[in-house]
Amino acid sequence: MRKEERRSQVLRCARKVFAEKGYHAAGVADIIREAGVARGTFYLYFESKRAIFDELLDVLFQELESQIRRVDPTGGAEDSARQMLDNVGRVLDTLLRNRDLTRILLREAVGLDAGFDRKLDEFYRRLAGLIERSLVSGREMGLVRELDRRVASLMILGALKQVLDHSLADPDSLPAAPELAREFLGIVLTGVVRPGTMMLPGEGRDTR
Amino acid sequence: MRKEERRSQVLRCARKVFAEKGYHAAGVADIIREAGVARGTFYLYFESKRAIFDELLDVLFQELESQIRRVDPTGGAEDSARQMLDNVGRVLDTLLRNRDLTRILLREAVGLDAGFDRKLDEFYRRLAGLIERSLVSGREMGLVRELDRRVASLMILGALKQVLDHSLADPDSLPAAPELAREFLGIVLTGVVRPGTMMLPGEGRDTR
Amino acid sequence: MRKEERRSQVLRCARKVFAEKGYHAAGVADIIREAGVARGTFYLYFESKRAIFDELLDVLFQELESQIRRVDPTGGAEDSARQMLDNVGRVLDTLLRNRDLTRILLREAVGLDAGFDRKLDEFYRRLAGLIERSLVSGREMGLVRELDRRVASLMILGALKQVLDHSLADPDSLPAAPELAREFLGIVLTGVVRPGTMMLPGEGRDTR
Amino acid sequence: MRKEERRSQVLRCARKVFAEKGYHAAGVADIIREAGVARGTFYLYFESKRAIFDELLDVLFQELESQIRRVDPTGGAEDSARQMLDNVGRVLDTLLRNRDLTRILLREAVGLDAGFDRKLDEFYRRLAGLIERSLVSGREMGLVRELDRRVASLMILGALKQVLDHSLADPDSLPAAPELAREFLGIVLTGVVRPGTMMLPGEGRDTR
DNA sequence: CATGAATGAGTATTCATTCAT
DNA sequence: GATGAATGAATACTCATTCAT
Repeated sequence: MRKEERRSQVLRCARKVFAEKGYHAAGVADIIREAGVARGTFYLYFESKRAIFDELLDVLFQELESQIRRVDPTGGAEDSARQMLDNVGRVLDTLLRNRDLTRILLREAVGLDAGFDRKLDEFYRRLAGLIERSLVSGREMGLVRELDRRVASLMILGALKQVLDHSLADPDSLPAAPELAREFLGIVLTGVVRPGTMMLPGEGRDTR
Repeated sequence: MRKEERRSQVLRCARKVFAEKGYHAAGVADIIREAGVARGTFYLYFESKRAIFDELLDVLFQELESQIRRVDPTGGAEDSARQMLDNVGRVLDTLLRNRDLTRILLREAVGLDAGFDRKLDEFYRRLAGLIERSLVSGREMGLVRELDRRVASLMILGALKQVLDHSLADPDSLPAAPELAREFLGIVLTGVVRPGTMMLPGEGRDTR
Repeated sequence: MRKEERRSQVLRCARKVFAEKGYHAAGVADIIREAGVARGTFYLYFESKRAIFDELLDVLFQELESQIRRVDPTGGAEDSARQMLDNVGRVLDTLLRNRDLTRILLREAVGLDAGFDRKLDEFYRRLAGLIERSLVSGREMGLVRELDRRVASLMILGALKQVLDHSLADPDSLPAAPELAREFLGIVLTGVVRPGTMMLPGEGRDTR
Repeated sequence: MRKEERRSQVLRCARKVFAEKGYHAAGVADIIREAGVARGTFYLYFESKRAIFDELLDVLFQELESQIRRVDPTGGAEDSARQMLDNVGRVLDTLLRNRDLTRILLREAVGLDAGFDRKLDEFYRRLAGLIERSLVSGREMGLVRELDRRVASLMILGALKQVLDHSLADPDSLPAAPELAREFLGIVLTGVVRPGTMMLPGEGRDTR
């Protein structure tokens, strides 16, 4: 087996093991058993348990970010909506199909230590940044209303994470990917209230 | 020192330590050093490291849930909005003031093991349930539009969590609690687009 | 409760606890729970866990040795036999009635440490000495044949211990005390073979 | 060093350590110091301190039982006696030469906990069973008189144990192995009294 | 390239004993 | 006399990492 194959095979096995047992509970022993290699071999390819998890995260981040396209708002409202729907759909689809990946991102990589936290923060910051830029574009096109873009983008990101996280414990209580994407985006775009019925106290009717 | 005082003192110190170092990195040694008691004293009050963390979670869950009041929608749209705003405001305020608490809930208690995961899932399920019941009430009052309540409640919960989580790494990039609560609720209620400008592909204009 | 009463009550409880759990598995906590006194009270009456067990052994040794009378062989063969039978019967009876006592002597006090071992050795040495002196008397009366009195007395002692020890695990497989005493003594006195049928190789028929 | 060598080396050292300090007083630290290996190495070969002691007992039981041959009584009285003498001689010789082994069996393995007690009981039950079967054979050949075989076999076993146990504290007070075996067997076979001199009260002269 | 035996720092937990009230 | 909260020394076991073969 060539060097690269062996390497990625071990990485793949580590991904499975980390998803199943979590970073701390998973031992190097679990990974090498799964991969069918000797202990020493593991350290031939990876510096440490920490390092392989780190690399795993990088791969997962790439996989996910590759699913996202910048929204081009110049095609008008309907086209923009379609692009966003495609984005949300692709991301949901990828993650709902890969429970390992979802689990690692949302559960197992959380709160490990300062280093991992920073890495994860960074990743989510990038995602929030993508969302925020879409909001800015939309604002410029007059599609998005006046709001705190930072807060809004975090909210959208968090909403997505929670829906996915829920699917880990109870996947059947949610609609399937395409329908779920529509529902999700609908709520993001227009909120939960019937138009014109509710307003926050002390706020003028604002439709800017 | 009386038994109950000592107990809650140790519990308080454990909270601080767990928030600072995380469950795994924190040792019983850290907790007793912080509390200024001997090793044996710790085990006089708590069965194990796991047990004290478990109890800590229970306390935090209670603290948080005690901040939330059922929304009574019979007072009309404006009053309902104010109640929700109060809820969001109180929760945000509590959590933004107590970074320890926030950190433990959102980071350190995540992905520890099956038992803790179940406990945390349960907690979030309860919160989502509270939100969902508010949506149902609102729907009955004609304030909330037709939508998948399950998905919507998860999204609202997730949005809240993400905003809070962000504040852990970068608290100054967000508005202060009352303003943040307004912004948050505004986006939940009416979404991000200017009314009437955007619609999902293949969807009739729905204002039910 | 008077000092002495309290003391002997705790000692009695310790006896029960040590018999049930063994020296190491039994904790001071078990003893004070059984006795219904506080931790500090225990140390008011006894120096340490070791000390109370030590004292317990002394008491047990006395109890047992008080059951044994020197055999007076001047009354002839039949009377001597009766005296021995009485002795064996009393000892068996006492120990079969007091499983706690038997258990502590034969199991829980064995192999604890050099100090206890010495004490126990000493006790058995005394018992073997009693037996040996009876053999000497019997020899002088012409009742006992030529043999190594040291070896014989150890064997008789060991035989007794094993019968008792067996009764701890499986009391019903042995005859009751008086019958058992007869059987025991019969074998000690005349061995297991039919007279005149068997001889050790290279040994003349010795009826001295 | 090969796996099996290392394993048996550690086992051998453990045997020495347990004999010297007893199960409780001996720490894993003592064993690995004696063996000159690291802590982890110990656990590479044995599950726990308890497990290695357990295995040690099994080995000792086998070693001892391998010294015992079924007595074949068809060769007549003299031959049977010789076989028994060989058995007793071999067992005594093995145990007197291996004080570690004797000490562990008779002292350190006693009263540890229910599990070990059961194991030890089982072993002695097997030994008593062997003796009992010899008595039955002897009875069938007309060599052994009427008696309670259960009691007699326990007595013989116990006599042997006590003689050995005595040798732990005071080895020089007893004859050497071959002479000791003769003496022992002589007393077992024909008891301590001169034939025809003594009888238990209420018992007819029984020479069946 | 690959192996797997060896390492040893790290940690949760127990329990006999003390002493202030 | 009596209490029971507090103590801290002692110890079995884990697991990431190394390195001789």
